[in-house]
Amino acid sequence: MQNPLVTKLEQFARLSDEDQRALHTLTSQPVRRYQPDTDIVCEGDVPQTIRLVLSGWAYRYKQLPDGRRQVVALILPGDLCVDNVFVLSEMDHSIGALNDVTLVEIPPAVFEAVMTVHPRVTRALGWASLVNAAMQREWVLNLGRRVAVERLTHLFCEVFYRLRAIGLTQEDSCEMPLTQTELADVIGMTPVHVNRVLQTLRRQKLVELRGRRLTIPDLEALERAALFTPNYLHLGRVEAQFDA
Amino acid sequence: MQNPLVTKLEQFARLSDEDQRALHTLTSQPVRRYQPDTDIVCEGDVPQTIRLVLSGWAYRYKQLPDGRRQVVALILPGDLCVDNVFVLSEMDHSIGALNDVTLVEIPPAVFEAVMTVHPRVTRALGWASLVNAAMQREWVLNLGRRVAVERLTHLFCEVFYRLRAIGLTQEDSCEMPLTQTELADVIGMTPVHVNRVLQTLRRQKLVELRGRRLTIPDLEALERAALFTPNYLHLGRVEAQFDA
DNA sequence: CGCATATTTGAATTCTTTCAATCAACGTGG
DNA sequence: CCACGTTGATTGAAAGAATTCAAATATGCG
Repeated sequence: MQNPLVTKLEQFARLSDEDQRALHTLTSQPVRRYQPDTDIVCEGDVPQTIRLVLSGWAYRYKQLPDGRRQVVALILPGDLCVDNVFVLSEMDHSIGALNDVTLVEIPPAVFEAVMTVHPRVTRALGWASLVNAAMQREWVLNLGRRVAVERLTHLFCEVFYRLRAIGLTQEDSCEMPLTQTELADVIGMTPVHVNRVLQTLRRQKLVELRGRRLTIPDLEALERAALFTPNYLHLGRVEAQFDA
Repeated sequence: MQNPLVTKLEQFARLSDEDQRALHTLTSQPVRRYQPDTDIVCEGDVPQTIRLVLSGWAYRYKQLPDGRRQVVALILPGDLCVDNVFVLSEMDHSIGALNDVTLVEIPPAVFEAVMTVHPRVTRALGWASLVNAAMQREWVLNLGRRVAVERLTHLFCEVFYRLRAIGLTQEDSCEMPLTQTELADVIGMTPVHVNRVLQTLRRQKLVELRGRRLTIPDLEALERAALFTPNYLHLGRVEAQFDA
């Protein structure tokens, strides 16, 4: 499998061979593995290294004192899961592994070194963090104004687009390791209701979901149901003036 | 009134006189004024200058094709409302003025110049954007897992803390220019329900809200009702090692 | 004073949750 | 290879939270 970070960043800037080699330097830092349902970072921690997910899915989440829990972001291969080390701040949320996660720990100095020598990489990383912010805003819209069916279908669309951008989809399907309970924590609903919504989606042939695999027979139909517009993902925007 | 940007950033790093002078350079760029209910930037625009709010409140919002509308962030004095000019991307949301807004337009070059010469300013700005991301995540939790009363009280707590950090509160009150309809668009509810929740809050003496002014007789009680913890705002974290 | 905007009220409806139980799938040990 | 235990998915009925729609009151501004 190709380096997911390189694949992702090539969406945002055309990277030279040297840029790519530099990124490979990053991803050849010490590797760590996490089991499903394991915390990678906990609220209150002050992480000292940047962490980049190479494979597997992780998620940021926050919890209320009485146990209510909300996933605030999904972290897919090629995503940074800790990038605030430059300000050495206390984590205000936790990060957990959804399935088997492999990540590399990158010392800030190594990271900065790559950025100063490779401006295109820096720019591409800037794009990536801009897209993260945009996704966060879209989630606010999702939770605040979309109804249950739209919420769930929107999530499926977003995940499919993101995975496709890093080459992790098949024609009309992709991995979907979340249980219904976990899906519920992502879209702010109860597991029971997720189940019911899923059934109507299946009946309408909008999605199939079996054995941790999501199949989307008609992506456009799903997008319509979700009121999904991919503009906020800012994909495929490689600018000519940024050529390597 | 003191420069709100300076006040805000001093939360994050101790700024030298020179740093502060540099910030004043930024805020003495050309000023623009906007009327209430006016758009400052629209979805699809590609803004060319950074914009910093000096006075008044603005808000980021997204809309669904059928008109449903969600505020995704409140922009208060001292906040940047456009900071993606370095990647020259299309806006994926709009920004509107809630009341009379004064902002300055800062050319990216001027901005970068200040940052290269004043590392403490750069670091403080990094903090500020980290806090923005944290607030965005907290809003996701708010919309996804808090019930109506908690949502509204949480918003009030957050706004009060933010305003206090820039010196814009009185003892137990602050400005609150949002109509009930606008509040509804912030917390993902209907105006009618906002009204009803407000009435119970008034009855419980948790808040008073009259004439665009919010009074909080007992902040701790309000925080309890909201399940509010200010940790995510990362306020008052000036680190000794960053002294000027 | 009077219009326009904002707030308040009521009743009915809809969506989602809650609670409890059942069913299915899967991996393990006997 | 099958019983068993665990986790995840599904179902039903009832309760609850929030929305909808429509109308009535307030409030503020020119």
